[in-house]
Amino acid sequence: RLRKWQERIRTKDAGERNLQFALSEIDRMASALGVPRSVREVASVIYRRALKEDLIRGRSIEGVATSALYAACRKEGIPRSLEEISEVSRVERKEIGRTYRYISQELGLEMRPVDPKKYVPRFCSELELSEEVQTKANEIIEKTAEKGLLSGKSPTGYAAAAIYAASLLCNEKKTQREVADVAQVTEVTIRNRYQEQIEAMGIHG
Amino acid sequence: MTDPKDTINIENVVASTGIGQELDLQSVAMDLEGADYDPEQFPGLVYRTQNPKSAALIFRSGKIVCTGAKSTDDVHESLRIVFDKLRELQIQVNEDPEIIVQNIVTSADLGRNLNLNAIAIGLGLENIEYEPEQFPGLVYRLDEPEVVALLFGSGKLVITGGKKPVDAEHAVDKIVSRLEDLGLLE
DNA sequence: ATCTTACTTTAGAAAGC
DNA sequence: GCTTTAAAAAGTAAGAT
Repeated sequence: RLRKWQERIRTKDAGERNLQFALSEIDRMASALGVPRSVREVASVIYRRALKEDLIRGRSIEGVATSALYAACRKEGIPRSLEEISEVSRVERKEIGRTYRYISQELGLEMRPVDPKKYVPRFCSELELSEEVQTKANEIIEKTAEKGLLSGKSPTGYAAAAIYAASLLCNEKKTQREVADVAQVTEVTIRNRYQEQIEAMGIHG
Repeated sequence: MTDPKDTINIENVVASTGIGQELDLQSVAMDLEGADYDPEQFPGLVYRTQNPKSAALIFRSGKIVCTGAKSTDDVHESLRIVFDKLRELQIQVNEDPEIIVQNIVTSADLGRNLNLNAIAIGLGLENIEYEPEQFPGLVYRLDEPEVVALLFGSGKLVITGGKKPVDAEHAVDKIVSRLEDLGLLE
């Protein structure tokens, strides 16, 4: 009886230690990504819910913590791509994506697809592009997405192409390589999306 | 307009069966030309047929999985070939082993581009999975028939998980009517 | 810059780790 | 959970030319 009691405490302590580890990891990754405190709070709420619903069984604590942070960034409207998230996590991109889809489904997060426009401010500031370019890029995304061009395309590649196009139209040209680097997509992807967007906008460069 | 049902094409059929006899895969691998067997990597021996094209996974228990066939008839034809090959090796094979179709993969075309963002919200975010950063298709699980459909921006789709060819037809009908009700198929 | 190859997702069975 | 098989959809990526 006394032994059972000790076991319970031991289990409770272990669980508590795991939770603390997960939360400190979320904090560490959030700091590395430079996201606001609100995102860390949303991420820890998601993690605790996943823990309560027993979704961690068969998965790594680190994987669930990373996925919770990825989901939190999106929920808060300041998405980080899986590529960016995986750079501050020790879990590989593919696993983060899988775990995210799992907890998202199980917790009924009902996440909306990422809006490419959400990447525009951050990517543009990293490229030191003006407000005018941002506005133009948003306009391109808005109009071409309305025409159905966005279906199935990656939000980062889509945003990158619009930014590249906008930089040309506003005479603040950035090379495809420069934009590709901040968005972490290939030049080929920018080229392909750019071509479609320009066509749909009826523009010629 | 062409009925999307008429664009349905079976791309792959997975079936299981058994010869009712245990096998020594090591010797089968030696005698059967073209057989791939690496027990360290996978417990089944892989044997490919050319006409019709398919791959058979043969296990020590005598159970066999056939995949890659384009129709249920092709599954039977492929397995007939596999059974005969085994008989040539002096292995006893039951007369007419029961062949169970486990999964049918189908492709189809709705003939119209799809706005996957609108469909995701229209069908209900809780019922679908759409993560274009990870995969370009929208994943839609149906209850009746119990299949999974992958919808693409081009209007093409893949239906998998069905056990009968008609499952795909019913699935396409339901998807079309649901999208029409939502006004997303115009 | 374009081509080729390859990987992402879905389902299902098999035997074993 | 993973391993292996095959096949489609379309996007993305990497390496070669």
